[in-house]
Amino acid sequence: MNIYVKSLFLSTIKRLPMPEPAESPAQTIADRVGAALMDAIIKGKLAPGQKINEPALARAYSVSRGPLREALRQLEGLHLIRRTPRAGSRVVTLGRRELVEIYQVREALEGMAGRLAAYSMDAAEVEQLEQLLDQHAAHIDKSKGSEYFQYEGDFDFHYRIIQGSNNAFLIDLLCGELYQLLRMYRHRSSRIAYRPRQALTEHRLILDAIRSRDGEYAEILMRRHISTACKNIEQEFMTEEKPG
Amino acid sequence: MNIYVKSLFLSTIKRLPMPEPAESPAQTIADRVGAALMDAIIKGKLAPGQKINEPALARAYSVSRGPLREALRQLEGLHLIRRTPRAGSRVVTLGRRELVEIYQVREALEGMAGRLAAYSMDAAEVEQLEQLLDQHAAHIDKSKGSEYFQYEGDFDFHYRIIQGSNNAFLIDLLCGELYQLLRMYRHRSSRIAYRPRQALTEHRLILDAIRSRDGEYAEILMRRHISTACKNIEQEFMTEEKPG
DNA sequence: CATGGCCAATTTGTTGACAATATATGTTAA
DNA sequence: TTAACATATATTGTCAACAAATTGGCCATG
Repeated sequence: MNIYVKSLFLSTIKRLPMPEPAESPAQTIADRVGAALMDAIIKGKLAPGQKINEPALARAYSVSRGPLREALRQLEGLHLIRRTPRAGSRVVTLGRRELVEIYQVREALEGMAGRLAAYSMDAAEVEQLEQLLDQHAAHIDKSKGSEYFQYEGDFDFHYRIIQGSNNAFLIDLLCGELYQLLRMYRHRSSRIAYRPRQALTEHRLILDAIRSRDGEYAEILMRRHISTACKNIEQEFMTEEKPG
Repeated sequence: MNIYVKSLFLSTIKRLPMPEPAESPAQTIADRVGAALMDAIIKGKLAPGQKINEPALARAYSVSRGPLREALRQLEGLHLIRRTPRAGSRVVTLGRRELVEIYQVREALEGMAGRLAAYSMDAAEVEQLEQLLDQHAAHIDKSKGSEYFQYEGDFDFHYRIIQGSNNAFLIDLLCGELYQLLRMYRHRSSRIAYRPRQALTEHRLILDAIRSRDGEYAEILMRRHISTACKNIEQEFMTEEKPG
C-alpha cells in the first residue's frame, strides 16, 4: 500500500514541472484548417451565405476531408457556419437582426465582465490597462489614418477586462465564440464611424470605475459603451441598405 | 440543435444507446452518437474526468471513428469534454468553482431573457405559461414523491421564458450549451433540496411581472430565483465534500 | 407551355487502413 | 531501490476509397 502511494506521489511531482504545451505548435490539421477557415469567413473571403463545397475546400487547403469536416463541426459551434444534415454547410449570414441580438447578449455578458473585473483585477493589471490606454491616446494624437490599429486596440481593451473577470466560463464564451462574430461585423463595415476619441474617453471612465472597485458603475459604463457601439454599427447598416 | 431541446423536455427516456434512425431519419450518425454521448455524460455513465477511448467508444456505439470524432468536436464546443491535441479527450470535471461561474453567466443571460420575454411574449403565450404553472401546482399538491417531474417542470418553465425572449442567439446559447451543463449538475446532486413550493411561488411572481410587461422587475425576480438555486446546489456541494 | 417523374452527376456521410505520436513496459546503470 | 533509457504497445491523426442521398437537368406528358 505504501509503495503505491509513494510511487504515485513521485510521479505526480515529476509531471508538475512539465508546462502545458500551450504555445507549442502541436496543433492538429483540423485545428489549423479550422483557424484558417475562421479567418477566411471573418475576412469575407468566404462570402456570407456561400455554400461550402467540401472536396473543393479540401483541395484548396491541401488536406483530406476528414480534418476539414471536424473543423466544420467546430465552426458550427462558433455560429460561423450552419449545416443541414444532408444538404451541406453554408457560411452564416449576419443581418441587422442578428447584430442587435448578438449585441444584446454581449452587453449583458461584458457588463458582467466589467463588474467582476472591478472586484478581481489586481493593482498591476489595472496599471497595465492604464498604460494600454495611454498608448491608444498617443496613437490617436499621432496618426489619424491607422484605423485598423484603433479597432485592434479596442479589442485589446475589452479582451483584458474580460480576462480580468476571472470567470473561466465567461472568458471562454466571450473570447471563444462571441468575439468571432463581432470581428465579422467589424470587417464588413470597416469604414464605420468609429470615433476613437469618444471610445477612449469611455474606456478611461470604465478603467476609473474598476480602479475604485466600483463594480456596479463599471457594469453600467460598459453597457452604455457597448450599446453605443451597437447603435453606430446599426446606423452603418441603414446607410448600407439605403444608399441614398 | 432543436432536436436536442425537444427530446429534452418531452422527457422520453431511451434505454437504447442510440436513438433509432427511424425516429430521426434526417440525422447523421455523427449527430446521433453526439446526442447519445451527451446523454451518457450528463447521466454520469461517462464519469467526469474519464479518458475517452475512441476505438472503444466507436465499438460500443457500433460506429466508425470518423463520425465519433465529429461528435467529439461538437461536444467540445458544448464544454462537455476537453481535448488536448495529441493526448485525447476527457469528460469535463465540474466542481464548485465551475458551478458558480456557470450560474453567474446563467443569471445574467436568463435575467435578460426574462426582461425580453416581458416585452415580446404575446397574451396567448402568457396564458399557456400560467396553465403550466397550474399544472405544476396540481402536481405538487397531489404527489410529493415525483421529484423528477418537478425538475423537468422547472426546466420547462425556464425554457418557455427563454423562447419568449425572441432573441435567437440568446435562445441558442442558453438552450444549446448552458443547459446541458446545468442538467449535469442536476443529475449529480439529484437528492438536492429542491423546494418546489418556493420555486413555484417565485415562478408565479416572474409570470406576474411578465404579464404586466414589467421587464425590469421580471429580470430582477429571475436573477434572484437563479441566484437562490445556485446557493442551494452550492450547499449540496459543501455537504458532499464534508460529509460530517 | 407548364408540370411531373426519371435519370445522372455531384456531394455528403461513412468506413477501414495507414502513419505519427504519446503512453506504458521492461531493462540497465548508478 | 531509484532514475534514466530504450523498446513496445496503444491511441490519436490522417487519408483515400466506398456508399448513400440530394440536386439539377432532361424528357415525356397533360
